Amino acid sequence: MPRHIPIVLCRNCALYKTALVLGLESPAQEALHEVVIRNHPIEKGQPLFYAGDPVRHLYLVHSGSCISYDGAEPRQVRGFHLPGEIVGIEEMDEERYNHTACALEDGSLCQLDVSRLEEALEAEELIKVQRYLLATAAAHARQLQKERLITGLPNAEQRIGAFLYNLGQRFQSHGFPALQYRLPMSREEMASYLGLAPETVIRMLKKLAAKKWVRVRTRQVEILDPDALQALLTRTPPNLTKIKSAAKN
Amino acid sequence: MPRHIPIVLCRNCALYKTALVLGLESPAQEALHEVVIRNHPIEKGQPLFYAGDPVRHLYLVHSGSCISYDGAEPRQVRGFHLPGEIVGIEEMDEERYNHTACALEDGSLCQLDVSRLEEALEAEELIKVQRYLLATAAAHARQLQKERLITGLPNAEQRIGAFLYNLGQRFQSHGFPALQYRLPMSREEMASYLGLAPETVIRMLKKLAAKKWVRVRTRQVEILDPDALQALLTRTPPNLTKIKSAAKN
DNA sequence: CGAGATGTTGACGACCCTCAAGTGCAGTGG
DNA sequence: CCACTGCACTTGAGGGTCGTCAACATCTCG
Repeated sequence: MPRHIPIVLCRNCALYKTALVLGLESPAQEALHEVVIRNHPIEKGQPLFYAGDPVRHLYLVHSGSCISYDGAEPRQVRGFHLPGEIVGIEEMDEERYNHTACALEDGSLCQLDVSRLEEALEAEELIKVQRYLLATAAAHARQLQKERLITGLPNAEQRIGAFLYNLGQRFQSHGFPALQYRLPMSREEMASYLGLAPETVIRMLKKLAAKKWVRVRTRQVEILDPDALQALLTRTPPNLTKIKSAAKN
Repeated sequence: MPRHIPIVLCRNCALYKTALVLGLESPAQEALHEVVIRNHPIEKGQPLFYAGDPVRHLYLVHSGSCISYDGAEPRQVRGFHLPGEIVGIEEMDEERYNHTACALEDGSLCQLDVSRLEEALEAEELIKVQRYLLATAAAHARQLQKERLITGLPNAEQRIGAFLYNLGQRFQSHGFPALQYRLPMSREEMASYLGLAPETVIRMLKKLAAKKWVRVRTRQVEILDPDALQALLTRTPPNLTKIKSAAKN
């Protein structure tokens, strides 16, 4: 019995917005269809692209979710992509991917043709698209920054808790409930992502549940005390050396 | 006795390139001076900006280096900025910083006025600048991705080794030797960044030195076996589940 | 040269990884 | 519909890694 299956409405779809901007500039609406492929279905486990493949499209997750692995082999998990998020935007200006992405569950994607986009930019037509892409890339960098911070927390409980909280925030930013969602990934994938053993992930989930901060039933997550989870991001007392309080001239 | 003091030549300076593009479009060369402040000196420990400050400038590290802390208090280290790197690019489209940056050592910065940049973009003048900013933001995201991977390595030796290797790569990409450099940060700052105890950092440095992979004398680093360090990024044998080898229709 | 910060070392204990066994869930075929 | 099978998930025991604390060494800067 599927409860919440997150699906991004097209009016909330980042690529669709871009496509609209693109489309509005061109004489006919049909141009839109040339640039964006909407609702491209994808099955669980199927690859979007492999490391080494040429960069052809931006992919927006419409429903379902994706995982990306560092390099060609699925050794270490590089990141997760939730509905509403764009896969591969940081590779936009590169020739080839240096990672591999595939679907974690059945779902659908929107594709935007990168070379088309490049042409549009060459033609100096679409300042809006440029600004949009820049803002999206910057936002992506901010999310990565958060992920690095989470991954760098000193103990496993903090990492897991902050990870769950961050996932909720990401769901929320695309219109889904922040405090109740279904984990798209396995314990093993979470573990690989965070640099932990799968057993540790399980034990920490249990520990957080024992504190009544979350409720977890296999993949279903309910966040009971978001503030407590967020507080895990702040390390305990030990401060570093103070910033010199000199006023610049 | 200062050995290598990394200084970015202005022709290698990312902001200067941007400024040149900007300058060329304007009637007089003086416009350049309005947008970019070059060689702004900064003392060790002095802040570039605090969390909550309005975003006014992009800062490029010309010489010396910077550190950034999450939030207002210097609790956890968010990242380091080496000569040739830009501080705050992922905040470019935000109102205010949500982190604090300050100088790790005496040095100098180039500043680029963000509002001026915005005006230039509004005027649809400077496609080149846009493309440059987009490429820079994407490259920054790729670097953050690497940092997340390093930070998420399962044991301390891997994290320290990969961190040293990555620092070398970053130096190299701005024209400095990759295998011989001076650490701009303390052990404690490294530790905070990687989620470790300072003592562990010291012990792992010693361990890497015992393997003849690096030589470390306080802050002076010499990388003896870069391949071995790079290999630390790859986790040991345990692979994850295979990617479904189904061909997309 | 002295004082304070930074770096280093050792002992001990907590945390987390490893290994191995067992449980539950989902998809498949009888 | 239900047993079967495979995989994900869970649990426990034991050992290695890393954090903590305290003492000491070294470096830096005035």
